[in-house]
Amino acid sequence: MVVDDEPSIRDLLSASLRFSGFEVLTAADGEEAVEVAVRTSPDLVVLDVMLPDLDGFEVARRIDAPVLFLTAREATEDKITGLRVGDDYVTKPFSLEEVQARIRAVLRRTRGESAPASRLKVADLELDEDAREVWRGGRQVRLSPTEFKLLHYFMVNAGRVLSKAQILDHVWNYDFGGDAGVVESYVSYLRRKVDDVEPRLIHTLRSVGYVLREPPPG
Amino acid sequence: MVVDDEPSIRDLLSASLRFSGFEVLTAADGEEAVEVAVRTSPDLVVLDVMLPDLDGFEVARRIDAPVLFLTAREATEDKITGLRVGDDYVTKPFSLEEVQARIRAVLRRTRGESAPASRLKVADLELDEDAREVWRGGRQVRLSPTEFKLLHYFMVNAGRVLSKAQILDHVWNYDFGGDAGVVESYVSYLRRKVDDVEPRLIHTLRSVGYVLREPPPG
DNA sequence: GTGAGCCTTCAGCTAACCCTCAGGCTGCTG
DNA sequence: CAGCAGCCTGAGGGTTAGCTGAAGGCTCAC
Repeated sequence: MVVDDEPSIRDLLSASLRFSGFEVLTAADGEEAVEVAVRTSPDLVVLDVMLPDLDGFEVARRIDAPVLFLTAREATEDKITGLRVGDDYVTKPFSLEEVQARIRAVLRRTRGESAPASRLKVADLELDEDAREVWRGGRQVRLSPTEFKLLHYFMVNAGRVLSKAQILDHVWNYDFGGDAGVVESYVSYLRRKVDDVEPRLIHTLRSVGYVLREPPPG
Repeated sequence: MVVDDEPSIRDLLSASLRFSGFEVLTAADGEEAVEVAVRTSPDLVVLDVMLPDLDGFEVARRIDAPVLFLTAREATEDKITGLRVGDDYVTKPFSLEEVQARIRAVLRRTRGESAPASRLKVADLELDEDAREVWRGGRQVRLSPTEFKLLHYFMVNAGRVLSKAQILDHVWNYDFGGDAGVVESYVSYLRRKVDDVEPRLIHTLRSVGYVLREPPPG
């Protein structure tokens, strides 16, 4: 369930989550959020802290589901004290990668023991979401936050061609004003750090995009 | 079992304990507490001294389980005279680390001989919960109370990445109003005292958090 | 009262990180 | 084969997160 009074944010999130296979309900204010949450018992609520009527923390108190808070970065980061165990928060402006990663982490935690090992693997490239570790051919690699998010996006979509615009929309904050040149830079960084051995996994499709894929056998 | 008339405290504790693997029942007043305790025979009761109906000590007298009392700091310590052998108390506002540590200590005592050695170990770093002692590479290290709680939290969650917000929520009192800067200070203190030799165990993940972990072989 | 240890804040510094840009390379296409 | 658009990557500047030394206030024991 997604709760935010700005339609653009609401749509951005709900579309992105639906595309990833989630069933999504939305609400535009606190009253509606509580009403819908009580009626439908969502697995998780993405909740803006600043709502026109109720405070986000107040809403959280009234519903019985883990919450991922959305909060402005300016709103002194430390004021996030309403967090119950299992909750988490993301600061605006966020990237979709960020939000989805947090959502999956919260769900994994609340679902308890049935937590699947959060490990992605393509050929001899491995990524552990929890530990934030990346391995190529058995050797650990250190990545910066953006590099990590980008590689994660590639690995979740392994075998699928991703345009630079798509990458920008998912990995960078939604208010990013620059051009797609950054993507090229970061792909370059990634190649140097995790794709400097055979077989090459990150491939360029000129004027189309990039794809991370294991070369066919033979 | 958790007994407190304030829902926020009740939820905070029960969520935290459930997350740690305990089965938790709750009660909001003395009558309910006695009723539930008699019916279910909990292993331990976390019990607020100030309840709307019965006095906490009165409740304790009527149930047959060790008790961890919650009491206001103002309530001059001599008021805690109702303690039976095996009981213990924590003053409000508490930290979750504090409460969990006391709970485990009480359970260990009441369970008798089957008491597991309360000793945590990561690489050549060791921490004894009972003795409140810490060793690094065979040499004992003196830690302040907060340093000890922080290190304990790190060691219980060895290998897991902890955000500063998470650390603040668990190690500091729930009413702490300051910002996450303290965490940085204390990590710095800990590093100086217990992580000044190779291999380094406390690692910073920029803009994500910290993790205590043994470096991988090789 | 006094001092020691402890907790917290703060500010200066450093290193890491993010982004831009430009020059050069690649591989299409005419 | 020439030209061009797209892509790669090294260099550099601005920014930020985190580290740590210093200082103030607090509590508690003596």
